[in-house]
Formats: sequence, C-alpha cells, structure tokens
Amino acid sequence: MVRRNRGPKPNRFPPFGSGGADGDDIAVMAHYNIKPRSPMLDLKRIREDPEGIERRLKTRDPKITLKPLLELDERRRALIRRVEALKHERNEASQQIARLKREGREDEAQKRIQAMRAIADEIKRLDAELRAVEQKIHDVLSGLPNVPHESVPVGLSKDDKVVVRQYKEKPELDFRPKHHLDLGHELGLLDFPRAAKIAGARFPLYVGWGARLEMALIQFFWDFHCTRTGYVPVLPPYLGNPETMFTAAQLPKFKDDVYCIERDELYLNPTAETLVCSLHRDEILSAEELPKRYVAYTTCFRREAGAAGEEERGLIRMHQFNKVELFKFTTPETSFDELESLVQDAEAVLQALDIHYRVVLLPTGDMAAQSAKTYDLEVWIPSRSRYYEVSSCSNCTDYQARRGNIRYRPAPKAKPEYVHTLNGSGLATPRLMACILETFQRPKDGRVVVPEALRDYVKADVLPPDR
RNA sequence: GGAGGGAUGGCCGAGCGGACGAAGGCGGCGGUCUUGAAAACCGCUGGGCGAAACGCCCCGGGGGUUCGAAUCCCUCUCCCUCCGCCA
Repeated sequence: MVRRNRGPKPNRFPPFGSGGADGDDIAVMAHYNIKPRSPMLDLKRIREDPEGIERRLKTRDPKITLKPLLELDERRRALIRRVEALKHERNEASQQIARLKREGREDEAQKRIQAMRAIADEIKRLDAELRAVEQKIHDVLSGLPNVPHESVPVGLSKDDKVVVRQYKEKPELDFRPKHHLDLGHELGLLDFPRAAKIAGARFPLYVGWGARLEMALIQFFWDFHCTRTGYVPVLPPYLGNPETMFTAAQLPKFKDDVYCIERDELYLNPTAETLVCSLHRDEILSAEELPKRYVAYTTCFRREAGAAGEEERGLIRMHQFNKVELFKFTTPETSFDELESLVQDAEAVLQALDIHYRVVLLPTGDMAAQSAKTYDLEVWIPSRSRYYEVSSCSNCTDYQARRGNIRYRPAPKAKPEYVHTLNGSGLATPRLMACILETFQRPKDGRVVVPEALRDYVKADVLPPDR
C-alpha cells in the first residue's frame, strides 16, 4: 500500500551518520526486491483510537503527536477515492476501445482515445500526489515506536525500572576487587593497547587463556541453547542490506549506531536480532510451524557513538563483541507467554554458571523503539559496585513483522496475519567475562577460578592454570 | 571483475500491446462413484487496499512509452552458465 518514492537518484546511499532526510533510506530500498510494506503501526488502529494510542506512545516520548498523521491519512483516502474512480473509467474505456477496434469501428475508437487522454493525465497527476502523501505517511509512521504493553511500568527514566526477581545473593567479597581490565592485563588474558593498534579504542583483543575463555563462553551458550528443545541453530550472514536493517527497525532512526560499508550498501550487524528478523521476511508461515525458535551466534558491531567514561571501561561497552541470540516468531496469542519462557531460557544459562543476577522490567521510556515489553538480565560487577545488563529480552509484537511483511495463516483458508517477533540475548560474552573475572578472582595469587560449568570448555580450573 | 541466459500463482510452465489476475499440468482441498482405497469425473484452490462493490492495485523491484503493458523501453536486484580472481 505504501509505495516507495524512489527520489531523483535511486542509487544514492543514505549519507552515513548525517542524520539526513528520512526519505533517503526509503529511496535506497527501492531497488531491492521488495514489496511495498505495511506501516509499522496499524493505521487503521490509530484511526479508531487516536487518543488512546497517542497517550500510550507519549509514555515513551512525550513529544509524539499523531495529529499530522491523521491529516495525511485523510488526504490519502480522499485521493484514493478520486483516482480509483478515474481508473475505473479508464478500465472501462479500454475495454470499449478494444471492442470498437475489433469490430472495425476505427473512427469511434479514435474519438474515445482522444477523450481518454485528459483522464490519463489526470490519473498521472493524482497518482504522483498520492505517492507523495503515502511517502510522507510512511516516513512519519516508520519513526514512531511500538505501543507499549499494559504491564510495562510507565516512566521516562532508567530508574523507573522494576526488579522482578533475582537468583542467589549478591556476592560479598572480603577484599577490594580488582577491575577486570587490570586483572585481564595482569594475567595476560586481554591486550587492549594492541587491539587499539590494530583497530582502535573499544575493540577487544583476547590472548591465550583469555581467548580460550571467550571461546568457551561462546560454545557453552551455543551448546546450551542448541540442546534445548525447539531452538534451531543458525549462523547467519554478519552483514545486512538496508531492507534488513529497516525490518528490525535499525533504520532509519538508528543509523548512527551501526557500521556501514558504503560502497556495497551493507551494514555490519549490531546484534543477530537484526539478521534473524529478516529470515522469514516476505513469507507467509503456516500456523502449525509457529512458534519458530532460533538460536544464532554472531559477532556484533556497534559504533557506540558518544559512549565513554569510567562506567564503561574495559569489556563493558565495545565496538565488537560476541553474542548468542535467541529469536522467536510466534502467533499474537502466545507472544507474551513466549516472552516469559524466553527470559527463563536466558536465565537458565546464568543459573547453569551459578552466577547471581536479577531480572528487571524496563519502563516505557527506556525500551528500544521496536519493543512492546522488555526484560533485562543484569549481573553484578564488583569493581563498579553496580549491575550491568547481559541480556535484553523483548517482545516486539507485530512491529518488526509489519516492517518486514512477515505473516502467518491462522487457519488454512484464513487471511494472513502478522506474526509477533521476540528476541533475547542468550548471552553476550564481554560483560559476563567481566563478571566472571571479577567475581571469581582469588586475592592470594591474583588468579581467577573458572566456574564449574565452563571447565570442560576452557580445559582449565584456574586461569592461568599451573603448567 | 568480464561475457551470456533467466525471474510469471504452492511447484512446473504458456503467454501476437486490447477478451489476461493470467492457458495447461502437478500438488492441495471438497464432492460423485466405491464395502474401503486407488483410478476416473466435477468443483474450488495467490496476495494487498477497502465497511463493501459486478471497485482499485499486484506477473522480481522502481521508472517510462501508450487511450490501454505480463507483453515495448530504461534501470536496479537476485539466480544460473562460462572466463578471471580469491579463502
């Protein structure tokens, strides 16, 4: 329905990090094999209850107002009425002309053709106008966030989050814990100066037993979820095209956060969620195959523009990190139950490692745009004396499904409906490594005890081991 | 990177610019027949917008020519074959 306006230069790549006109991204998408997409929020739903939707969106961003959108929608529908009437006329005339020609009544046919010229021009003009309006609607709509679920605490501050439960007690260390970065360097597990030489600040370099610990974490997470019923392992491409980025809602709003390879029009994935979300793009799934559960492993890349400071030193925030990601495609009826089980699956990894964590429910203002409800898992980092997120589990309801035209057929003959998509880290490695290094450090010799569950993978009980 | 070929409904596969949203086949669903099944025969069998229409749109995407485009032109993407390069 929403047609893409290709703009004057179809080859134009969105100016990276320029924060330019939103339409640019859409123009770029025009030469991919894509069908016109439904808007991210249901316009019909907005039309039916504009105040209600607006009130709930304002809990995420008070600046949001739907009035311009409704006006555009009104214009759009008026144009459609007019242009469709004209097209109906044109279609009938075409039939007549064809018949007249077949019957050899050439003069009458010519008269009809003359008469239709003006109508053809009028259609062309109205179509162009309609296209412009729909483009505008698409731009506005694609910038709006998802409608938050009723169970989400209302609040614009991070501090409005609610602690739902916790596992074990916060570890009490009877010594002053070293920061994981110092520990990592002293033990020869990490080498950030050389990583900076190779790539730049905030890139990791794991060395020796540090590299082995990193691989052990990845493999442990991977095996853990692969062997759990229902999660199908996937190793996706690490790069996504503009359409993929748009579907997951990485574009157009968050283009400053992702790396892009401009000459090839590809983006490095900031999370496997972005990639796996497009796995079933433009497909109609059957009801029986839902829910579909995937576990993906990728390295993730983020520009992290503006991030800096002591709070984020070391492994806390990096441009590149490894993550095992859980992703589900579900029916609308089950998605919130599936979110609960998704969180539990992510928690199970931390329980297997026997690491203290807490589950928090994010407030409206702190969720990613695509999410309707998000739980974070947080672990305790002793040197910082605070919790850090190691997993974020979200139900994006039909938000991404609309952008990517991902549907299912509820019953054999029924109309296709949008699926719900969910994602959650299961888990990201760096902060967990920070947590492990700091929590299990041994003051007497400065070494780190490897958690039981990881020993088979690391092939060591203590890092570095005796040799 | 170079040279060719291709993209049509769940699949295969036709399609002179006007009767084509699209022949035919396969598959699927329903029915007749049968004790049951198979075979045979009959019917149905894509998607979007819309409250709905005997309404409008969709033949890989976008644009153009035309009174009218699956069909002609431009362009992009993807797939296949060959050559080159490379882990």
